Amino acid sequence: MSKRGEKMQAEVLGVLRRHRGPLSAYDVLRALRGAHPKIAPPTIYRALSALRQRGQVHRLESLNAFIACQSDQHQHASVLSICGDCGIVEESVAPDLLKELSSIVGKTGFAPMRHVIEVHGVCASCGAEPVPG
Amino acid sequence: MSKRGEKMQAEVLGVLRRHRGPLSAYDVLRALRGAHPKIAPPTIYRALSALRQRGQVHRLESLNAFIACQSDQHQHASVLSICGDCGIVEESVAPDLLKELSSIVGKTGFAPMRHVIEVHGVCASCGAEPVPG
DNA sequence: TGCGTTATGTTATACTATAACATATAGCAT
DNA sequence: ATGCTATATGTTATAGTATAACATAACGCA
Repeated sequence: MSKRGEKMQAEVLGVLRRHRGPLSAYDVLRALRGAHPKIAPPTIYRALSALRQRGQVHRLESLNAFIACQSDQHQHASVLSICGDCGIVEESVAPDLLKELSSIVGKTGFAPMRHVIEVHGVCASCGAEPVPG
Repeated sequence: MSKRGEKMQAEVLGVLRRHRGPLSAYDVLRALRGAHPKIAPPTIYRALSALRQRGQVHRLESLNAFIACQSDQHQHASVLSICGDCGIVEESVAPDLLKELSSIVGKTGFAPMRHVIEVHGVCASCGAEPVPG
């Protein structure tokens, strides 16, 4: 509908894509202060909200942070692995796991609508090298 | 070690147990203002932190809220189903799911340490009855 | 050009969480 | 009992996250 809306969303998505790790909404805000000196939190949150609805951005619930979708080809929920050392987030799609999860919570009659699956740990490269010092 | 610490933790746990749904840290704070007029956020967060380490309290990452552990018999991660209508949270233990999840993220060499699994949806009783009005 | 829709600007505020340091209490050894 | 140590809490301040509410401006279209 609105070109302005899409433009702001594209800029927010651009900021997120330029980073390997998650950014807070306020990180994004600061990144856009150069181009938009008067930008305020609601604008950021609105853009993030639209991007999330389209599956282009994920919110890391356990970090209060956001990251660009890496597979760009799914509306389905993904598994997000968060390295506690370097902060990098890996995204995995696991339809079977989602089905199993739905069946588990469905046992009590619960009807799932949104899945949040986040795993904190240590990524391959951080686990391989011993801590420096 | 300290009896005072355990007492505060017991009080916080008591507040959480008296509620069927999740409470924010500040909800707990308000609930304890009667008994402890001068209580402040750090005390609540410290007690919650200790309780979480013992597995007696879970944090709902997607709600920034806390709930008493319902199965009282596990240190292992659990699946938390959150009803968007009534707010009630159900807890399920699913070792097989955790194993599968670990294996999925492990494919890239990721070593999992903490699992966050939350499902938003509608519980059986809320789904059964049509919306009032 | 004027209308309706929608996004943004703007201001204010609510909510969540922790840092930093002072104080007080408990447990313990002497 | 006294003093030491460790730890929890009190206290103050502040950082960080998020949204409400309303005014304004831009767009798409008749």
